[in-house]
Amino acid sequence: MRKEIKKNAALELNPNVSVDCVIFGFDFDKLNVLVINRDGVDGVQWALPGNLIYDDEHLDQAANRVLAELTGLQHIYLEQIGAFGDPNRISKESDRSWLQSIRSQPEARVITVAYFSLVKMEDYQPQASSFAKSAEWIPVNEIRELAFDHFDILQTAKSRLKQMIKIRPIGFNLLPEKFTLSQLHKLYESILDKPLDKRNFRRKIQKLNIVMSLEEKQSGVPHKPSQLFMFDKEHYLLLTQNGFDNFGF
Amino acid sequence: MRKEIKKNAALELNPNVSVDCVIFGFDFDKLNVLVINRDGVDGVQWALPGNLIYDDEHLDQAANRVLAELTGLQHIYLEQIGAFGDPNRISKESDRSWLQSIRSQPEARVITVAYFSLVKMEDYQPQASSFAKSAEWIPVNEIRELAFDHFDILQTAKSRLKQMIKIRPIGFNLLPEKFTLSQLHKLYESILDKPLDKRNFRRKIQKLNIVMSLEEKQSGVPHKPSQLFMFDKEHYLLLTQNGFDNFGF
DNA sequence: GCTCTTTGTGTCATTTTAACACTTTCAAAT
DNA sequence: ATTTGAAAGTGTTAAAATGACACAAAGAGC
Repeated sequence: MRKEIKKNAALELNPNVSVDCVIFGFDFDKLNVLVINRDGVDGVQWALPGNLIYDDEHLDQAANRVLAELTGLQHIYLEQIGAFGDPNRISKESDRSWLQSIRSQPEARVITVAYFSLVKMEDYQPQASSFAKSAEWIPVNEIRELAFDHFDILQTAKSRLKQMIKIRPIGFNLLPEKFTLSQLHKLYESILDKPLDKRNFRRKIQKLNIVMSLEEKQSGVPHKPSQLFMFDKEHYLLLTQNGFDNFGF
Repeated sequence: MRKEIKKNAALELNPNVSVDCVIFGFDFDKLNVLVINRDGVDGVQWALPGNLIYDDEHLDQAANRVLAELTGLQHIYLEQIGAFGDPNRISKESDRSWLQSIRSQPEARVITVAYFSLVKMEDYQPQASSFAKSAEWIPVNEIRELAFDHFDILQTAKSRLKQMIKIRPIGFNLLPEKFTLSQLHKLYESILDKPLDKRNFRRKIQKLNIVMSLEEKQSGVPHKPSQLFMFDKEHYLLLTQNGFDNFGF
């Protein structure tokens, strides 16, 4: 009998463990996060894309699968934030009734493992499917409430992001291949949530040797066109291998 | 029937989720980690203290409970490292046979949530109980192998510790109330795993206003006795509230 | 050609860093 | 009593990093 359980494991959802994804995007003005609206829930209540894992599935894979199933986003490097395990994390009434409709064991205790990622919004057009009625980018600062404990998870992701950007130049994942220093500047300000001196910022970035200026310039803008840059992956790899402490602002 | 499951939840272990604890201690010379030797496993194979959670228990509480049950250590602030979810993480032969002996569903998929903490070794004398045959401090650098994926977890904990000590002065948790700057110095060297210039280190620490020199001096040592210091909690709190970037070495 | 908007640039005073060596103090041994 | 060994404690300097600060240049639209 134990064998049988084992045999079917590949097909079975594990009722106790889920994954949730916090996907950040940058629209050149502010940070956004990808949320879904659940089918069958009245009114608008956003949730992070997330669902139960399969019993034989690696957590990281589960996160990628679930994200793809709900929003269509694929091939994204997801980094773990941590586990969220309040036994009452799914006990809001609206959440419970929704779970009744989609889960075979809606009352089961669920701990969730949260992941986050930074993507170029232009590269990923979210397309809702499965139990997601819609999937949209919403400005992080406008979010007041989310399903389950997803608001907590989002806060944790935000602060993790703040820390991380001081240690690794991950911000580049949020920008298109060619970008201007002003865009990068704005991005850092959005993440750190404070103004940064323009000249000092540029100096610091340039010294890292992590951006290469292109010949190309911006065009069609009603002001002085800006130099375009791209990210220098080699230097970046060198830096991350040697580790660097000094990317702070 | 679902009601029944619910009712007994308080008494039931959740077969799919465990917690593991990485407890660091400092013996004034090197970093140590608290490990247990499992009853019924031949030879010496160390494991991190860990076990399944109860179904109605918060993850953080579970970590504290399990740690106390296996090693006697109580009232310790445990910080989460993250979840480890390789579906094969418990598939080493020696681990499986041991699980057969203690778990009601030894084949179940288990993800584990790892925690870590820093304690004063003198304050906590580990005392094995439950399925721990023994509980001991082992120098971190001497550990080559652990049960399950615990070696991975330990590596992650170590690197998390390295990061963290640059952002928060957590090292103080590892030292007794009164300590010398040389001890603190050695501690930082042990964690960062590299030598630090004595004078520069002292200058940097002093500037933080986080240690207060006591009147007292060391005594009975066969060399110049050192000034004793204690940790200034108020300044520490101020610093952590305002956040500080600059505790790096 | 005027206006609007954003880009892009340099200096200076202050602070922080890294590198570096010798004297002091005590206990233990002689 | 003197010597020895072992760790504590202390300051300077040159180089680098930081933070504060203001104005000219370039293009689009009118």
